[in-house]
Amino acid sequence: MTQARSREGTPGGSAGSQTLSRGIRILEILADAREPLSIDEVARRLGVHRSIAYRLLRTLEDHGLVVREADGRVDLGARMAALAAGVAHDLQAEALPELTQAANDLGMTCFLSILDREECITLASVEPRHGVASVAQRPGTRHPVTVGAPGKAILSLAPEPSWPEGLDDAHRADVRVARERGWATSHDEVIAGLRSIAVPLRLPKGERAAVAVVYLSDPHPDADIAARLTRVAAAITSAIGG
Amino acid sequence: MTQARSREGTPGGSAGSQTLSRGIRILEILADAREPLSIDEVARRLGVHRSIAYRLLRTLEDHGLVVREADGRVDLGARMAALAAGVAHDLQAEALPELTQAANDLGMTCFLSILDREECITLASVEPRHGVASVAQRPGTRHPVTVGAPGKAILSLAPEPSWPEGLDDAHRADVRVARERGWATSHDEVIAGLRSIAVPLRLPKGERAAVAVVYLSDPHPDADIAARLTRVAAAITSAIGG
DNA sequence: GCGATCGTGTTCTATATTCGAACACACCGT
DNA sequence: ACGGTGTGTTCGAATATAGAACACGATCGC
Repeated sequence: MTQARSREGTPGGSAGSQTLSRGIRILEILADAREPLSIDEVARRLGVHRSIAYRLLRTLEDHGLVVREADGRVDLGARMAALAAGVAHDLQAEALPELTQAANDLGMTCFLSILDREECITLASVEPRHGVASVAQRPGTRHPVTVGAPGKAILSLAPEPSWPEGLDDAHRADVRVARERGWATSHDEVIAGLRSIAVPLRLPKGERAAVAVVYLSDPHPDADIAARLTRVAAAITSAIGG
Repeated sequence: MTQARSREGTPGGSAGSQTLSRGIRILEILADAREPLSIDEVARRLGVHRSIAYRLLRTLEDHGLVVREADGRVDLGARMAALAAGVAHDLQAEALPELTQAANDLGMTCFLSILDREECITLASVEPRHGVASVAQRPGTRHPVTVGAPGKAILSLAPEPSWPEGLDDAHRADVRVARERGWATSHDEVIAGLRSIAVPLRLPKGERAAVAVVYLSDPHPDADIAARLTRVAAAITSAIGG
């Protein structure tokens, strides 16, 4: 080992185990990529030598978390879903039917986001079957809570002092408005040209979440959409016993 | 390190990286447990010293795959769901509404299993809202393909020579029947007293899966249930473009 | 009050484990 | 043939890991 093996990894996070951390980052890379990756590509994105990625991937494969395509490329395996199935399943099972209804009613992509640390992660997303402009909001995507309607809706559930430092004045104002009326909006925040409306939601274990829609053009008044989302949130909350 | 560090792990699997393998096994342990575990308990089940489990858990926690309860116990975190969200989400999104319909129609727990190596894993499960005797089939649970209706249904999709060695004559006969008529049954196989009916299903990437119901008493004739499940399977297949 | 038990979190050294270069080989386009 | 790209294996160096030992706080029973 030449040198410079000083656990750089993620700047802020001084993890405990380098090997495990790298293995997890491989999973994150594959989840992000959304398509099979070659081992070389994984090694490149991970910033390590090929043989390291190779061994790590073999271990992941042994556990079924990673599968190999016929051409040798690797991708997340079915067992990955099985591992996580227990975590948020009750939530998804109850939320998806409601989201589907709302998505079809409104003709917009409708999704559920949950707060994890300082990030919003999309847990479930449904596109309308016959939507006008179907905007994909793929599950697993993350953005900082500080941007987007779901983030603002989620923040509106918590007292102002707890809001993250990185929240600028304009967004702070938005969150205050969201708290007053019960729903948040965003324009051009996450993706240029897209608008979003979100309603906050509190889960049984106390996690903060939000149901939201994204759309390009707005066939319905904001308040109508918000009202519909509020019903969705209420349905989910009562279904899972919030 | 005293001695006996000979990569025992799983008897058959000679993994590459011990550290990563142990980290993954922690995830498996937590997924199995279905409840927060103390670090000591994790170490015990993993068969390693506490300090090892501690460091591994800290790394997992740094990545958000594991969260700590107020009392210090650990559990799978929301990011775990986010990581896996991309894997089988399209499947779940399409399957859950269908499963819900069928579950409510039949008044039985209705679920989707997928084949992973030699095991059946439950990916999604829905219990009827007003079912007579609601039988929980929790997502993430696994059993060998050789037992249970879903396993037999899945095996019926493949030629006989590919069937696992461990399949006894009685079950072989069951699978042959399943192939003929398109659905499989089981009695007292996975859980005593429970009956199950399953219909096989092939996913876009070629994975083999099955939709099934479990029930205690049978208010409907088997063939009716099978017909209903076949419709569910067809709906899912067409929805995801099988 | 006191000791036993169970838990978390930290420090430390030997060494097993991991790292990462180097090599062998296969495939593809030019 | 040649360079480019990718997989899979070998191997020595030394780092990162393993696991004991320790310190400490709760919580129990007595």
